[in-house]
Amino acid sequence: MATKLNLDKLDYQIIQEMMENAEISYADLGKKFFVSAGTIHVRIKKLQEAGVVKGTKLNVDLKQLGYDVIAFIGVYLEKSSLYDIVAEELRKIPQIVRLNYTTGNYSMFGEVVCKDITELRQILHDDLQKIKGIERTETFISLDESFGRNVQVYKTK
Amino acid sequence: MATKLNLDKLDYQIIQEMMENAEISYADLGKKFFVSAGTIHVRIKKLQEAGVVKGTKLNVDLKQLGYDVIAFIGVYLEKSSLYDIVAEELRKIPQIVRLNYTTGNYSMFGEVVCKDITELRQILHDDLQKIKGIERTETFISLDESFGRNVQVYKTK
DNA sequence: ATTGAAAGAGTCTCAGT
DNA sequence: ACTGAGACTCTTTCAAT
Repeated sequence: MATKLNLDKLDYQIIQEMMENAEISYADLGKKFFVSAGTIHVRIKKLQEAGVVKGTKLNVDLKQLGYDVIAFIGVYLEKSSLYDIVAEELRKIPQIVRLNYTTGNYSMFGEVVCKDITELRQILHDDLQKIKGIERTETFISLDESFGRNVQVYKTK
Repeated sequence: MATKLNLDKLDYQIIQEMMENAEISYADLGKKFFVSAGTIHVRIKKLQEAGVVKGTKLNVDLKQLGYDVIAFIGVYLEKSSLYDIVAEELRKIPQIVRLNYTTGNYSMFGEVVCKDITELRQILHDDLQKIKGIERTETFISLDESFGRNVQVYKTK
């Protein structure tokens, strides 16, 4: 953990804006928030050094790239102490893009992105069955994403 | 849907690289893949026009911004025809950052990002209880994220 | 801390291949 | 389609406030 954070309104405004659109220029950000491009630069540098801003990611259309199936998988473990071992095995399956250790029904909860249902079935039947320590899994296939958005760190209105 | 896609190795390489790090310069991308910066520029422009590349997003450290609690919520609906109405109500809760319509146990599946457990409890007890059409919900609090990564559109090795 | 201006680096265009 | 060079824009630094 870096030095203590002390973010002001402008910092939050910059983060909020760039979470949606990281390509915006410092000049345009400055115009929007009534400061100079130099000030924006200093703020972003500060946020990067503090580790609040970790980088930028490309936002791609998975459907157009041929990834038609998104599913969530709830995993029941035989013993919760097996978490780390099973997590390492699940990491080897590249279609699993996210894995969380959770409270509640499931010991762990994953998200899978696949080309098609055939690929999903292969993961569920072939790959997951081979992993020792998994008692069973439950799968929820996403039929539609209602919305996906960012956290609100600054309220616009 | 735009005109038919015909992506080659270079396109996939660029996407793979920029999904992790969208800040990399065209010159550096060119060096990495043995083409000129101009070629990279043309490819990225093509990908943007096709809609495959939708933009770039800031990657932030939610913990450092004070968002300590991530949870997943499975929603049981009284009738699945209520999906759209309930989705609109859930959209009004800004801490719900994602909502999917799913097969399986739950009708819909959401992800919540909160400052703390108190805020999560308010959402579960106050906000969700008010929404008509929700039979009940199940919550899975993330104790730890094992990994989070991008889809593999191009295999490096 | 913020600014404005200058230097440096990156993007974008285009003629040539 | 790719390249290299020039024009243009954006980032980065810095002296002044």
